[in-house]
Amino acid sequence: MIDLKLLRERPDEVRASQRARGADPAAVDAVLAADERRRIAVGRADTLRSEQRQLGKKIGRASGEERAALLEHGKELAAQVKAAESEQAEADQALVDTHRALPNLIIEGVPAGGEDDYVVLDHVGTPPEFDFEVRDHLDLLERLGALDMERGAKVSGARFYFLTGVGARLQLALLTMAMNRAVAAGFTMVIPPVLVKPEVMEGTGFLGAHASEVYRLRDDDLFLVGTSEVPLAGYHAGEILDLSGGPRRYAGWSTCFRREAGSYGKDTRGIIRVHQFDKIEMFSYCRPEDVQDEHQRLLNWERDMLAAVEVPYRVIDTAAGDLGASAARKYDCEGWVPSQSRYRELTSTSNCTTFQARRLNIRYRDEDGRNRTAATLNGTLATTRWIVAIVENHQRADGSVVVPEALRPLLGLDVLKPA
RNA sequence: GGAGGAUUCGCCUAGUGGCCUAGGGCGCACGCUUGGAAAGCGUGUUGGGUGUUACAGCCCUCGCGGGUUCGAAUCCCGCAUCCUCCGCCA
Repeated sequence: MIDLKLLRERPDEVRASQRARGADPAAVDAVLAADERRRIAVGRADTLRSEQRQLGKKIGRASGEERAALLEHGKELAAQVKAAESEQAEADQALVDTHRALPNLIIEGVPAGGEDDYVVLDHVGTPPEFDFEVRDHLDLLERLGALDMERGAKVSGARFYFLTGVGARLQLALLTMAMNRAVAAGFTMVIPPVLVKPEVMEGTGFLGAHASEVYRLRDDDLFLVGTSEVPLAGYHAGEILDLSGGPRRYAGWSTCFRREAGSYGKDTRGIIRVHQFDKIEMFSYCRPEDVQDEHQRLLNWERDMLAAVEVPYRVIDTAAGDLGASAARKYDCEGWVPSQSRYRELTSTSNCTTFQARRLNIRYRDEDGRNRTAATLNGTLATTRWIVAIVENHQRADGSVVVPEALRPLLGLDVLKPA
């Protein structure tokens, strides 16, 4: 949720943000109207309750006829209070509904427009030239005995797979390297629950436009997370943090589940787009004034990881219309995929400013002892999809794959060879 | 899955329909005192809403949601969490 005070004071900025996202600027006015209605309702109910309490005191002391008259008045007042409270409750709900529906205010400089309106900020590395026919990751991994899609489909359906042998070992090495780096940078390692309650899923903003992406267990009223961002954001929900020592940083290791509804026919080969994968996710809680610097730091840690696996990549500043509801700005690092001759998303780091924390009621105490809403950010350090870029970029004519230097000690192999 | 118990301001605790519109202790903060400190004394110390230039004021908050009542921490109903016991179980 956007800060209501900001919304009242600078509605034009929020309307402009809505336009940049391709969303309706009138949503702003709906919130303002609901806010006005609520404040009037609260004022009325407060006044009536105050009268009722005064009267209650009198009745306690009164006796005889006076008491009977007061009791009569008390009944009237009770009815009025009840009516005023129900109006207050309705007005509250109406405000919450319109307020929650409004996506985060974008940061100045974020490109306007949709999916294709991103701005490329940087290119790192050069796509490799091959003097042989390039194999795609599925071909390579199957030859290596690293991936079994057919049995994945047999056991669980389309977009499921088994990582086997060196495939499983490669993923473990990759995620371990990511986690080791995170821990070295001061992150607290976390293995979170991957089933969460509705209020946590809702609080992180995933039940809005992307609700159909989320697996839901109706019998138990739980959701499977699509990223450990969800439990890591919920981790400090309702708390008041001490951020005087700088940002609180967590690195989550978890399996992620996505329904991939509406992506029929896209990326059906291999493990680029799957229902279940593993990920190391950075999550940071910080003061709002530090949030843009922190976003750059998360981006830099992602870039360090990409450098370590020796994959060429570019960095894009995602356009407003392609941001999630919670994000105010998002940078993606896209790795080169030789078989497709294009860049594909490998990391994504979002600055959620205070939007997510306000929904989840995460605060911190500032220097003056005031409780203020914290800011949250998240970013990817490694995922199963990275295996695609690693094996394709490091393949050789015979179908073997050279293991990037940094992964060798963790994997215990220099080259992956077909069986 | 079943039975019982618990949930009050950071911690401990008082509390059985109107002197609780929540008291006390610990801790913490500030002040007085002191050469300095301890002790002592005094003041403050949940979170939120509304309101104000800022205060003040007012309202809500005793795990959560309903109900009874002029009035609920207190009575009634439902739920959650934790603990104990029984059953089942990788």
